[in-house]
Amino acid sequence: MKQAPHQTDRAPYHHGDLRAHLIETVRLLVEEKGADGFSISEAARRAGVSSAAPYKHFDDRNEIVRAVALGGIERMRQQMDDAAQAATGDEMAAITALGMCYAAFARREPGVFRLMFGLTKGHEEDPELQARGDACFDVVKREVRAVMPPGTPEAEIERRGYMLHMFVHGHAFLEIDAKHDLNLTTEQEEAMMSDISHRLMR
Amino acid sequence: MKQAPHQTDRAPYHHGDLRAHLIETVRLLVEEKGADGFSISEAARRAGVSSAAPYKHFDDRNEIVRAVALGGIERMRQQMDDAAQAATGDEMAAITALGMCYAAFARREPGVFRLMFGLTKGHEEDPELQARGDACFDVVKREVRAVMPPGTPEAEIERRGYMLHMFVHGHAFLEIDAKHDLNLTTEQEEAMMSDISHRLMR
DNA sequence: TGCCAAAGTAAGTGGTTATTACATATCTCT
DNA sequence: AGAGATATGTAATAACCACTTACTTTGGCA
Repeated sequence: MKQAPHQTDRAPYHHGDLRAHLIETVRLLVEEKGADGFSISEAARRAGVSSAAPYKHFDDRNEIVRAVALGGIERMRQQMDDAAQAATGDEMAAITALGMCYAAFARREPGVFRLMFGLTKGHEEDPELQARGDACFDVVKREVRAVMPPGTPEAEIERRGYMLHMFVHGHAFLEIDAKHDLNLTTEQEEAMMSDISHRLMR
Repeated sequence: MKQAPHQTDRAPYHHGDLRAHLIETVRLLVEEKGADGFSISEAARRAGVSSAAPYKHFDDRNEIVRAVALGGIERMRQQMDDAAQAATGDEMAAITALGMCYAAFARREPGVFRLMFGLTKGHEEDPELQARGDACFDVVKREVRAVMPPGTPEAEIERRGYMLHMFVHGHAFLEIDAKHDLNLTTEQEEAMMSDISHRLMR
């Protein structure tokens, strides 16, 4: 039974963009079951393709996971950049916004967030992961620089940026791992971020 | 007396304390391969027993992993308690010592440290894990209380304790995940901990 | 139009796993 | 020395997986 040339009720043999679709599928699986809790077969099943299909687009399992992590990092960097640009208020507003953005990302995508930082299985020193992570931190440094006195040495910028990263990173993890049950409202969280930012940048 | 009379070169049929030995074996495996990277069979193999033996001591895989996590939490609590007691110096010394202790534990046992916090697979709301974690935080609160003005409300103690936890937790994770390459000496790290503690408790 | 490389499939290969039922070895106590 | 009790082993079940091989379909391009 033949149908119209390019539109049928059957799934087309060629997917169109299986690579991207697989990454998205795996992203969802990572959220559902964690980075070690799913299989490539499962992802293929869910994407509606054969279990061999993924191997036409990725060398092995690690490469798919890596792509998901890279996607997460890039998404986060974009959001941080946007948040910093859009911030208005006192001079520390951009820094507070970065913190909120970071925490919000962790809440929204805890699985990917864990993956982005916990990737340790065959990715030990992936230079691209490192580089994209550094790009995120560049956004932080940019905003720290804007707040510190002109002429502050780079090492000091770095140090202050790290202080900010420490606390916001800890906050994000403690929250997604539910280690404290202080249920902060967004306003309370923002107040805390602002408070701490001031304490650390002073 | 653990040795059977007429067994010479063969391992004794009864292990003595297989349960404890398995927990230790799994702890090492967790350090080597991560909490999801090993199998019970492997642990049994390494402990020199059959793959069924573990099930005589644990209901299932989760229960072993859980035991390892609990052991880690308890070890850390003990070390924190000791460190706080032993601290001498300015009034913030105990708090700084707690931070150093926390970071040192993470460096010494990164696998278990990750496990302690990342346990999310069938342990979602394990009350014992939660309780033992809270016991750690009690140590922190005790030292915060000692530093804050008398009569400080409990909620404020909690808030300050959380601030400390945030930043030290973030530091620990960023370090074991190698997200920054500022190679701090112990002295520098201690200075930073002290600095930040002062900023946060002020 | 016809051909080819890309992208898909089906059917393996060679593992590994958690868990169980049942058998057996050893210890302790009398 | 014999009887439980306890601790372990054997062997099997029933999956599931990563990845490969060899074949098929398809769309785009010469």
